[in-house]
Amino acid sequence: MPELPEVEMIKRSLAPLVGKTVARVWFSRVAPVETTTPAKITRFLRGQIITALARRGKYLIIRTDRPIGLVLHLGMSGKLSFLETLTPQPNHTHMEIFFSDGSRLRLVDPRRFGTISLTVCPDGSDNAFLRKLGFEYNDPTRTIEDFTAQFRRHPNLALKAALLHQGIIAGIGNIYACEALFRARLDPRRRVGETNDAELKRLLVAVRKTLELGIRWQGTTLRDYQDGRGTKGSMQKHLKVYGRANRSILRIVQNNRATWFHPILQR
DNA sequence: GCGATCCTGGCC
DNA sequence: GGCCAGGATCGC
Repeated sequence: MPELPEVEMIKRSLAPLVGKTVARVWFSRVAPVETTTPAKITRFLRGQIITALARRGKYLIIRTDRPIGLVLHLGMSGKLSFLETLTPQPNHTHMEIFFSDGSRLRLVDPRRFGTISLTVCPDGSDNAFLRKLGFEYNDPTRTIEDFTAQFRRHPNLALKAALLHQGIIAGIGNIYACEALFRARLDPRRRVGETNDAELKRLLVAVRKTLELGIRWQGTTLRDYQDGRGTKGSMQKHLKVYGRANRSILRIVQNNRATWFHPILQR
């Protein structure tokens, strides 16, 4: 469910965690823990102080002073909640981190497409998921040419599929891919190899603007997205094509994902 | 590169 | 009952 802007909002909403001490960690029997085990995560985190929250693509990283980090991906249905009062545990709760002051962080993920993993080095390069990610959309150390070269490595990918490929630019999902292509006035079916440099640059500029808009409007709440303190987004009011099939906006399916676009304006 | 697949819930 | 969903991986 959450794409980059939503994960960014979740990260910001969880700032109150910084400085808290982990007292205890609980996992459900089917928690989507990858590459490690719930027992190891518990052992690593217990007694640690949360020092920072970071985001890489759609991954949220909760750092401690060790420098161990908990790496969370929310998949299609994951939701994090920072709780200061006792509330009953909803169905499909898979992890709860209890802090020494009685507050806690709860992860609920009905479909379990998300992942819980660890990183034990400062740059996250030891984590198999983080290692695969491409550029951060606003990385100031990368030039337009760097981004273009990333796209050019996949000449046969349709532009829509290229945007969804996390190894090129990290963090774009189905909503923002459709919106960015509309903003760039490019047909999602066009292949990277049939696209010139000026068009790829246009696409990158559109991606940046679209993600920034998503953050400015605090994310897209179509059904149930909320940040860590329960705040919903309002970017859904500003979507131009996603979910808006009508006489001029077409819905097609690419790589098993729906794509909405305006075939007259996007070429 | 593409389609099937992992999973649950909501809606028609 | 069937279809759809904000994601990513796996096998061909």
